[in-house]
Amino acid sequence: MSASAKQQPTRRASKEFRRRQLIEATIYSIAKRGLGDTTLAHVSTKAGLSQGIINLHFSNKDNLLTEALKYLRDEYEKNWRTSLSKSPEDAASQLASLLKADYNTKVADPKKLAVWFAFWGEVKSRPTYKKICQSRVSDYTKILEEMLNSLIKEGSYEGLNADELSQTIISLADGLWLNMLVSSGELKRSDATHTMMQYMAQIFPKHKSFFQ
Amino acid sequence: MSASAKQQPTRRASKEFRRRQLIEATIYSIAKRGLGDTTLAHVSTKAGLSQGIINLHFSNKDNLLTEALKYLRDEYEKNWRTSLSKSPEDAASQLASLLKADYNTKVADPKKLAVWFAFWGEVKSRPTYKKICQSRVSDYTKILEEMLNSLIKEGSYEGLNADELSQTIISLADGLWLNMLVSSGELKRSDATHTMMQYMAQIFPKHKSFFQ
Amino acid sequence: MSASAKQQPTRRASKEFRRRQLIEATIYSIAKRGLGDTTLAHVSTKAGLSQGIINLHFSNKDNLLTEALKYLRDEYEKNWRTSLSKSPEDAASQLASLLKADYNTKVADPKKLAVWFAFWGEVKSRPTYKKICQSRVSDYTKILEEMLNSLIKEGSYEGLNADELSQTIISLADGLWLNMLVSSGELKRSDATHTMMQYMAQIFPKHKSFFQ
Amino acid sequence: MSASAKQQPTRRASKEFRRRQLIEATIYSIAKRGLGDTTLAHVSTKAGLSQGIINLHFSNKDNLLTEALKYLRDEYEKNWRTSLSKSPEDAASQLASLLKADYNTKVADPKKLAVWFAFWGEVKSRPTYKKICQSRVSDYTKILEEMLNSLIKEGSYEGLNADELSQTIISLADGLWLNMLVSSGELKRSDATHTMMQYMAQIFPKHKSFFQ
DNA sequence: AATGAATGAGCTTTCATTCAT
DNA sequence: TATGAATGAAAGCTCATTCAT
Repeated sequence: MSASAKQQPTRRASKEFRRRQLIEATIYSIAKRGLGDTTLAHVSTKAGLSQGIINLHFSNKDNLLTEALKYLRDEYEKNWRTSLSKSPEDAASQLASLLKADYNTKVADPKKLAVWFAFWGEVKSRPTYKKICQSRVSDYTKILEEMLNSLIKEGSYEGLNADELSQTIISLADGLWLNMLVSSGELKRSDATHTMMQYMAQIFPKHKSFFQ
Repeated sequence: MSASAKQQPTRRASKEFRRRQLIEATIYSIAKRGLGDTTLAHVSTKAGLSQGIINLHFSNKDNLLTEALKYLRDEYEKNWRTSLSKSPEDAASQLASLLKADYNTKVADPKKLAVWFAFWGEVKSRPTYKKICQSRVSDYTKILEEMLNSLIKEGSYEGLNADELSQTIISLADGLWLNMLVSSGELKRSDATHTMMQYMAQIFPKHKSFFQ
Repeated sequence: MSASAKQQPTRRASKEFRRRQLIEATIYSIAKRGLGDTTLAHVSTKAGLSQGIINLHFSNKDNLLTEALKYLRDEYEKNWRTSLSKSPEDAASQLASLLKADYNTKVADPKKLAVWFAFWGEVKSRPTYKKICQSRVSDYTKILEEMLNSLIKEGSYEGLNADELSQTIISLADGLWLNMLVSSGELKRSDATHTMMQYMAQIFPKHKSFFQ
Repeated sequence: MSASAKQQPTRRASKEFRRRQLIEATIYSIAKRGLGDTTLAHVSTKAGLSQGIINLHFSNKDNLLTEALKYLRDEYEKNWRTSLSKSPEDAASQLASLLKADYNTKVADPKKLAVWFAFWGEVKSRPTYKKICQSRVSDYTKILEEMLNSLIKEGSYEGLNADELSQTIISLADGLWLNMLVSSGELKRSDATHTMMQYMAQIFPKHKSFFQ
């Protein structure tokens, strides 16, 4: 998240470049100080730019924060889609890839987790944040359910309901994120992955070997 | 959370009564507006008291927030302890009671959840909050592990590790809370309980009947 | 307009006292610097108070300015009503008093004139200011017309229309104010009074003696 | 005041053309938003040009405003001079023409009036504006006085003083402008003209027929 | 113990001005 | 001659905190 790239000349950078630069500085600051203590001065200073720059590119602070959240959501989605595309096409492998993706360095970065939780903390009072947070998992959930259905069929698992299962899996995944954040490093990415895989192995014993 | 109890005389209330009154107004405001937009004016107005009252009873805002978080943690603990004391003494029943307690109206109240997440969002940048959040589950985790060990022994479950299991259970529980918060009411307390019980039934098939 | 009265203790003054104090400091500053260059810092400093004081008493700058304008309007009205009450009750004397009142020190003060013009300059783009400026003369006009009618009847003046006359008189009065403001002291209060009285004497030759 | 004339190529327009274009956009904006809320961005946008253009052609904002005021003053003078040149050469006709000129569409345009008053509002605190506003009427006053003298002589009017009269007339004219601005359209150009002519007819009864 | 007027540091936002292109 | 991204001083406003009452 080297929110800098100061090699670029200070004047005259592309609009897209500046926005990204500022969003990354924002994420950095939220992770460091929290949402409430993040000021525009922090962000612009971190980006090595002037006070007024944020208004120039995002109109106001609120908009900056919203765009930062969207950026995180898009990054999250890109991450699991990339993981899927690199994995074998059988349902079990795809499932394992999808679930493991949550603990990639890119998204399970302590800074990023801190930012997710910062926004989740405001979800109740900010409908805009809520929508974006919901949209983070909507596609993910759909795909997850499809895969679960395939695997249930393929393995002839009885008594398993893909809907309920996906609820459990997604909650477990979020809970693991939370514990990675709160446990001060005791719960590592590898532990979280292990916990999730273990759970899957229990549910789908015939495909145990895929979940490790 | 009727942050009032205005039957009490406004002047000359006991120290303890005032503190509780202000803490409840704080929780109300955080749930309504979020942590960042909660001002002392909001809190004191909600409590029907004057501007300066909070500095009088809590010295400063930070302290008020910390005390509110502790209040929530204590309430959380009291809730599951009460649940346990009312449940049969066998390991399975106790486990079920313990886990179901998380979805009692008292603690799984949307307002309370919002407040928990508001504080979790600041955990990364506020060590004080982090400690309190950790302390919320430390006793709970201990007891949970004991019970899991009992049940594993009792049911002669092989290949189950109480440590790992408690990690999974606690993460799942937290994740269910998050989803109750974010899903705008689609995931209800009963659904969350159901998901958790279903999970336990899968892990402990011989005690299925206890988890429903 | 000694916007001070610093003999009052800085803390704990009556709400009404503070508002008046701030309004007077506002008028002082507008006269000195103009509307556009008047900042809240100027006003609060002039009043010998702190930055935040204006928000405390007027919520925002706009409101302060509006209240200052209303204050000026009320003062204007009080001035001519007082003049009338002190004058003989015959129509001609009353008319003369009414018209002369515009050039009393209280309202024809260069500072006050400057403020009136400052607000008139914004009338086109600020409906609120427009309304207040209109209301300044509405009662005045009514009374003026009544008196003109009385005098026309009393003196059996033919070919005079009170409506048209009042329009002319009010315009002339405003124009004299403008010229007092713009002419850098060449047109004095006494000159303006003289011009107005001269005009009245021309219109009402039989009552010449009343208008001097 | 179509502050555009976009038929001209945007780049490489003559210096004079750009200045005029920007001045007209300035007048438009002051009329719309007032002096205080007019920003260089408003002006350049209205002119369909870029941010920096004004500093290029006028060095700074202050200079732009001053030039806009001078533009208005020159336009004002050109207007009455043109009127005079088109009128019969006798004193009474010339006088009538001069006075009526103030209510031509070109100068008594609501937008233009708004701008005049915007500047008058700053006269007290801006000597530069004051000078320009004074210069608007200096030639006008001279000519007016000459004509009044001619007419007084020609009609053998006794007891009339051209100096005093011109003061009254100019004040009345300005006051009529103010009332056109403030009265929200109730006082129209034709009414103002009528009032002024009526006044002249009263003063110069032997030349009544010229003033209508 | 309680009030609430007052403070002032700190925040977001605006905008005239600069300057590389 | 013209652009528009960037600047940064200055503004309005918020709000935790103080303190006379």
